[in-house]
Amino acid sequence: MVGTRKFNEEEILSIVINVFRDKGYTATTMLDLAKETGVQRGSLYNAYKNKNTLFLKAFDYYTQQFLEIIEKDLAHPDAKIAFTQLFANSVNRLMADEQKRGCFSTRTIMESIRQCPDIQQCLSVFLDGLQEKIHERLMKAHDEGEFLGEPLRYARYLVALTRGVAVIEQAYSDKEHMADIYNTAIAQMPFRK
Amino acid sequence: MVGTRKFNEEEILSIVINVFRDKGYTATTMLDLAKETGVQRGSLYNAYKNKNTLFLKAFDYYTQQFLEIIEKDLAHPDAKIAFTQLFANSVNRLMADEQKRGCFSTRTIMESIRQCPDIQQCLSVFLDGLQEKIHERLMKAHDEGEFLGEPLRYARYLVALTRGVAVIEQAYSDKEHMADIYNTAIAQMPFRK
DNA sequence: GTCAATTTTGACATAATTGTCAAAATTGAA
DNA sequence: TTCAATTTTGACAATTATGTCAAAATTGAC
Repeated sequence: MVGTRKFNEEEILSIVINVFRDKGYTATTMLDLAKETGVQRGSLYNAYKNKNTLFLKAFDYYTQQFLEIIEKDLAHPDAKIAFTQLFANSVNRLMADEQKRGCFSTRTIMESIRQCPDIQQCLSVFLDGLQEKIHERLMKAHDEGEFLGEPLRYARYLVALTRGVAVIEQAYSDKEHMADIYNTAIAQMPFRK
Repeated sequence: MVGTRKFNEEEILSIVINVFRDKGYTATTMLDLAKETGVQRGSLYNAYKNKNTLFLKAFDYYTQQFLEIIEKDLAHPDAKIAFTQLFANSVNRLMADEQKRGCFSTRTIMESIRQCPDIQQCLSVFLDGLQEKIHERLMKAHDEGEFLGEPLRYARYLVALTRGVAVIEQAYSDKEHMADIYNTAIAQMPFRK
């Protein structure tokens, strides 16, 4: 390959994700992305065609990383501990961002650009992926007799709850408040006593 | 008063709310608002100073109407039925909008413009108001022995859950999916058997 | 070292949004 | 009916964003 790209793609995508998380899809301009990444606007257009395509690439990258993390969080052999861990880590990740940019997927879903089927598509991949990871873990627990509820219904319910906590984070950014919500939820769930 | 306003304020605010719900705060332009309301752009600037002030006025109006509705939904004397009703109505209201504009407050929270303390402020009023209505109903139920959980913790939890369902609605716009989440939640709650 | 493919760069025209302002129109009150 | 306060209207300048393009720079392969 001659005329090779100067920038490192993964590095750029990580920065791009944070800019979109910060300002939202619509409010983010190619100029913002150029400034933050250090890649000139023209180069971004050349490499990614336009904002929409760049966003899709960045979001796919985000989904992939996110699902890997979820899987690790849920890996604990004790189901109740696995979910407790997932939620605690989830809260910690949200709080770790000093700029309080919030949950990228939830932000994008709510901004949701109904005119963009390709964005809807990548959001579905994200949510279905999350639900599937949770569903798998609940089925395993169910098979082992550790969990007594219906795995699919609870997977849906928990996906919704995590989205709700992401909303609460943006409104209050209060760690205890979020932890309290998850504790209330966990305490109710039909784990084997 | 001489030189009286031609337009009806409540009518305009209702339309304004729907435009903001549709496009989000940032993406909505004064031109959009002028087109939809039929009030000229210059008149809107004259009457409301700018987009921010107009938004705040519209959101306050929305909050007021919303809280009145919640109170009615929760009025049923049987607590479990009251909440079942609240959730069912909540789903129906979201689905009633053929344009799928989504939950106005949740959309605004996630767009959340951290640079705008006045918008954060009106969002707090909204969420605190919602939590308080739920809290009051749960305390009543608790006092009557119908509800065995801690009212405040459950109020927080339910506010989060409703926000989560609002996110799910934008992603899937599937009535059964939403109903299923609420049913799973209700079934777990510590109402008296 | 040369070449050719590719990326980078800066400039450009187009389009959209903002906030302001002065002139015109409206209307309640005297 | 007149008047003065207020709103409405359309136009304006300033700012910002978009997408495109041609020239310059870069670099892997030969």
